[in-house]
Amino acid sequence: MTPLARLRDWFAARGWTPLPFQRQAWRHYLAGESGLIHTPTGSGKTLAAFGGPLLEALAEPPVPTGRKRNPPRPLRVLWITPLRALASDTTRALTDTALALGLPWTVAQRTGDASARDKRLARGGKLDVLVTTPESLSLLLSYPDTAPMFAALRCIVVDEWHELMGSKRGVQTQLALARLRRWSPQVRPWGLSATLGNLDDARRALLPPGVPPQVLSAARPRPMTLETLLPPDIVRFPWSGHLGLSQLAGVMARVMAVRTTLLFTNTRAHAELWHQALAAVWPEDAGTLALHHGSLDPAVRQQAEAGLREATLRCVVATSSLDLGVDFPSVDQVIQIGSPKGVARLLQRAGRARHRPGETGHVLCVSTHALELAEYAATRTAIADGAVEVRHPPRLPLDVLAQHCVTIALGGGFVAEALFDEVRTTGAFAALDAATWQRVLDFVVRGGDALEHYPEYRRVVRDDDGVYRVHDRTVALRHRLAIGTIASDGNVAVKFLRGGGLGAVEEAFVGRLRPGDRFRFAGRLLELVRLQDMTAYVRLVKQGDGVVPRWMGGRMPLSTRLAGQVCATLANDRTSPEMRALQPLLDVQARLSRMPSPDLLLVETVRRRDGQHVFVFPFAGRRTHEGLAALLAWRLGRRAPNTFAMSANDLGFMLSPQRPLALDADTLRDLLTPDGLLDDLTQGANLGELARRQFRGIARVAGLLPPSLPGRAPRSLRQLQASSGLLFDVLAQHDPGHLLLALARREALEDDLQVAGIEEALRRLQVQAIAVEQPESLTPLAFPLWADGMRGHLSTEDWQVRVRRAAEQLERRHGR
DNA sequence: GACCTGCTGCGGCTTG
Repeated sequence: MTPLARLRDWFAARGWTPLPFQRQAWRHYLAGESGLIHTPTGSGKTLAAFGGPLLEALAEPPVPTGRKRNPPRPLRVLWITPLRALASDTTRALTDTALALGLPWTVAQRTGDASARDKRLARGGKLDVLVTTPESLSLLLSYPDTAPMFAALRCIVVDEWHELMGSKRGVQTQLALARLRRWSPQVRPWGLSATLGNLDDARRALLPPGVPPQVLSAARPRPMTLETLLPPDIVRFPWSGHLGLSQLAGVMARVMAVRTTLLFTNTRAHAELWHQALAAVWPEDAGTLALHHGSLDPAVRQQAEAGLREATLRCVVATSSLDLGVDFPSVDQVIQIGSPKGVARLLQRAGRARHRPGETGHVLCVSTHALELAEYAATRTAIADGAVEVRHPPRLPLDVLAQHCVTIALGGGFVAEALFDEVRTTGAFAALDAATWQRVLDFVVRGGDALEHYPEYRRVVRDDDGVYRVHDRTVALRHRLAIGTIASDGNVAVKFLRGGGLGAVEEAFVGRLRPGDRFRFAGRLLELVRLQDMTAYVRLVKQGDGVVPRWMGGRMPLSTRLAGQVCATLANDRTSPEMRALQPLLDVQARLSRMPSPDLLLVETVRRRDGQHVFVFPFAGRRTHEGLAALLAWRLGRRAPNTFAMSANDLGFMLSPQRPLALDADTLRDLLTPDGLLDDLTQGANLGELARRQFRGIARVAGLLPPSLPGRAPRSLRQLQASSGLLFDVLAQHDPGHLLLALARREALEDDLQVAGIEEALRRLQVQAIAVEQPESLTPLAFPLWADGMRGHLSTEDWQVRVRRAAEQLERRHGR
């Protein structure tokens, strides 16, 4: 029987037939080609990538058995995943598949939580397939005995490449792949990705230049429907807010209508609050409701995951921590609370439900304030148009390159010219020039000009034979402790007195609590007993109330694509259920002011007792609006001295000048010119401070900050900030041209401020008409911005009172 | 009783 016939038989035994894209992938692999496969999750991409190596092995003559029981053999397949949980799952699946086809393969997993057996196997070279993460792969590269093990590697699969490609983890992966290509030139890398707006970039970042690689896709995307839970009384529905508990009754009815629900919120605090609210009205055994987010202890999370897999849970409230990972076929329904933020993100979440062949994906969206309805309508349109967001692969992140150089110096050493050529085969460092490369080498060898007197920064030595190596054992240990690009510091572990961890909260949050104070965390009411060594010891409390921690995480702006679509939806969509429900509110907007549209920039200036407020609605996403607000304030202040309060959301921004000003369309167009953008932004947005903040992560990746030692109390955030701030100042003073300072400034400009987005928005504003309206009171579009702005100045109580009063006033005035 | 913005991800430790 031919290998292909055997593989087909294996499919047939499961009631499947190979899909066209799977057969294509096998064919290209066997022809010696590389490629990128993009499909919705759960559509058989694992087998598309694994089938090639299987067929290849089946075609080989059988290994004579009986002599040596476990002869050393070369590794065939390296499988890289971004998640440990996926690594275990994949290891199981690959083992079973190989076994069922009669291939006596050893498949092992090499991740931080891998068993001792697997770690031994991975170092010992008696494996056929190795499943690992980018970090663990880098660690392998730091050991000199790894190279022989990879010498005959044939296939590399990078799973969930869309998750990795936009981050420094992706760059770390690119560098490792370049090394593996050098060791085994015959290797064929394959990437697996969800749908992306820029597949070509994804391919270029992953696959070597030269041979044109294959880009394959599953023929049919999984159909998906988006439904909105319309508020029963739109007239009474809040104009601002983010939590949405007013919809609790409706959500509860939907949760009870099916067997299992995944309820997504956008933040960890909201997950805790929704869990608490559902628990208060939960009619069943409390054990059938669970909570899942990134600050919970792994054991607590695994419990929820197991409950989903075994279908013993009715509902799990989760954040993005459940976006990715092991599939849960038993989930019947996905609910999204609040803004979807992006098309890719909502598709990913919706895909978690009814994850069974042939079934349509579905998501129920629950709005937390009125205008979110427009976001849902816009998202539905964007999904239909296939307008999925792009992810930009980082370019020239020299901190990652410096780390990689030390890793390779540890793992047997390198010759400078050869490594230079090697790293330039990656997408991230294709544009690396010789001078910069020399400075990176200089940095790892002597720390550069400012740090050369500190021995701990002299990590790599150029030996007499011209090879760069690490000789110092302390440097080696410290480096292996610090491998990776993810920085997460300053968290306080939450533990019961008798052991048993619940998770982690931020230092600043526990810092405000005194022993005896109560707070809600991990779905429980807790009392702080004492705080010691970055650990908060707690005990369970039965009754009462407590504050919910807030974590300062990412700020999740609406994707630019979606923000633009929201504007078009507001202007044109009169038929979707969401927009029909929103109509009364839009009528108020049109009566008080006017509706924005893609061709028209709407500006509103309002005088209230609390002063003048200027609202601008470019619909460019929150991050861009923050930059635009800073820019406009800076330029206005230059014309006439003034002080501004600012706030921004996904639809627009607000400036509240201390001295009232008069604005007309022409003045605004002048002020919103792209000319001189960089200079004005540098001063207006205080780029120096942003770069200083950005520097902490860079310093960690580049190996300038001492790693915290396992088993010891982690360093506090203050300590870390102090040492990275000190380094920043030392470099700025003694070595102002240092490559890591330049990187910090560039990242602050590109990632923090998103200067490209600002520039694009400004260019668009130049050709848009500008309408300056002077409504007599806050409009529905302006209200959330005003409410947000107030919150910065006032205590929560004052803020609530003011918001309520303002809302009542509006109701009276517009007869809502 | 109403009100709460701020995501995710990995790794090191060992020589009985």
